[in-house]
Amino acid sequence: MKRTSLAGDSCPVARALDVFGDWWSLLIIRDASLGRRRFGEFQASLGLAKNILATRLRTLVERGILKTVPASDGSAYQEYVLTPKGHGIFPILVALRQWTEEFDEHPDEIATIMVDRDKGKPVKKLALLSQDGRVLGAADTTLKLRPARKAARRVSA
Amino acid sequence: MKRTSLAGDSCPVARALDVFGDWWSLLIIRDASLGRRRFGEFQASLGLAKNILATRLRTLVERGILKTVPASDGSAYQEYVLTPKGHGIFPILVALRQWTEEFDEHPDEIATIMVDRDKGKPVKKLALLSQDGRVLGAADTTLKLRPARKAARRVSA
DNA sequence: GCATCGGGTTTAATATTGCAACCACACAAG
DNA sequence: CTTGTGTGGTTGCAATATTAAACCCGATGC
Repeated sequence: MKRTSLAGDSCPVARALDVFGDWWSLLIIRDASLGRRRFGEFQASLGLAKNILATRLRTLVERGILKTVPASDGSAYQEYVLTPKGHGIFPILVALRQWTEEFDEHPDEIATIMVDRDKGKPVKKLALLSQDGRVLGAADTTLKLRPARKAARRVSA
Repeated sequence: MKRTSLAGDSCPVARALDVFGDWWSLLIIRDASLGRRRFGEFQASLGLAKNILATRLRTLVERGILKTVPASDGSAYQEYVLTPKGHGIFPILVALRQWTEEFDEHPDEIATIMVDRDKGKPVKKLALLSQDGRVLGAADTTLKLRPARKAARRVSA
């Protein structure tokens, strides 16, 4: 079955999904961005099998999303923290959150809202802006071929 | 294996992933937002097995992301188009795209850039703003419990 | 009416997930 | 120093999902 890899795809969406598009990775990253760092914390929070957590953490480290730091509090164990590349995923988490807030069938089951830490007020919706500041919807955008210096493998959009 | 469902989770990120967080759904949605509508178009573009495409399309329809429209051009076949709920996923696709643009190891393999349809200029990066217009990073936000009218099932973040 | 195409379903092989049991090490107590 | 316990995994096996390939069937096409 071989879980067809998207790594060589030329579509940036596919490339991102290839890195953390599986069932658990984004949840691990979410937890990490909430400050969880220890194997046990992730396991307790997510309720996933330990072997799966172990492999997910390993591949996220390999891919530069997480890094292990040798200690933190006294004990000589290691912890997992986000790299800059991992922190860069934050907008994606926000986008997912906001989609649920807007479209979920049972919004009453959503436990938390994201607020501005200073003021404690809800954040605004992510908006896509053009260079001159207009708000863009999907229909207002197009894809253009990159000036491209090297060939890319697959040519889907 | 049973692919533990996240449907009852109280975290909005998990709830979103429960709907379209599997290996193919987001790519199908991406294709749909690029205007692909026919089974064969998706299959050719994604190169996935037809049975999987069939089940994915079916569940995406069930979940209100896609709907089938009876025709379009002459033939009496059906097509798949995004619902408003499906169009709402667009910012997530943009976020994924921008993450790859910023952090991918081989940016030269990225084929396309997203531009403003009017001016043809690249769009700006998605920004998270506070009510008073400041740009917020992950560290500038917190989660707050919702005023909550009904209980939610699990209490992870 | 015969072939072909689009749009799937069925089948069998293979890979991944999940659970539970097991293991190794660190640290603490006796 | 020997036992005990918690953390952080690894290993095996059964359950399930993915995949490719073969098959199906109603619409077109000719």
